[in-house]
Amino acid sequence: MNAFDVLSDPVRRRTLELISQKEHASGEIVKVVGSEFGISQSAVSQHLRILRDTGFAKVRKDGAKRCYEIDPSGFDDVDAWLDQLRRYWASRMEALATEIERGKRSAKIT
Amino acid sequence: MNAFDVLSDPVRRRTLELISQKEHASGEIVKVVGSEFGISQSAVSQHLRILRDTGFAKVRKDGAKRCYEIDPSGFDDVDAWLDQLRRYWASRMEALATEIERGKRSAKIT
DNA sequence: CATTAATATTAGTTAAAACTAATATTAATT
DNA sequence: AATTAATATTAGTTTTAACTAATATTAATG
Repeated sequence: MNAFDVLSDPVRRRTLELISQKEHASGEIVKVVGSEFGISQSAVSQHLRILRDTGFAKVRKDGAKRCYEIDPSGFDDVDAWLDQLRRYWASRMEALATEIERGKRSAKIT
Repeated sequence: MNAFDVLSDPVRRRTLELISQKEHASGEIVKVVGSEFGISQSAVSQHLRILRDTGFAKVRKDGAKRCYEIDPSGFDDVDAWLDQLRRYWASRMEALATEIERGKRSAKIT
């Protein structure tokens, strides 16, 4: 599953919000997110797996508990794609500005 | 449809890449993206509608042609969410740095 | 004004992802 | 060692989004 697919799910986004603030055990995430969205422990656990597998979350064992915290590396692809796109349209904006500038000059001449 | 759902589709991402570089008529997008992904004119057109409806693309009529260009406003929600998340974990990083710093000092004292 | 060109829309089908229910695993506790 | 607690996994079902085929709309052209 690709990074954008990961972020397209509201349960996963909410989970990322939680674990970006501080580490949370799986059970805590199930309580908060599970009740907010009305979904089962199994469902939340499956989302956690996806977050792990795609580099959005790191896990630490604490006895039987699994503590999740955010892993910024998952966002790399998203950031790169967004930046690339912005470079494209930024250069178009510049080209447009140049064009307008040229227009102004020839207007003055005429 | 929310902004993340919009970006989760590869056809729409490719389309955004195209129209971020320069304006493209619907037919051009159908040719390029349609053939790259092996999908019909209808399919591409449906994606274009989504990009319009969600503020990712602006349209200009040129006779029977419809010229699409990127609309940066669609990205606002995505940017805001990503920034918020980064603020969260950045402040955690700072807290951690402070903690480490304190550790260093008390180590020196002891 | 009939025809062609360019694009959009609609209805129905297919495919993919999310969910539940049940079960398995892993670690702590008695 | 058996039991309980915490979490993960699997199989099967439901839901949602993407697609095709067909048709409608809009504008240009002979």
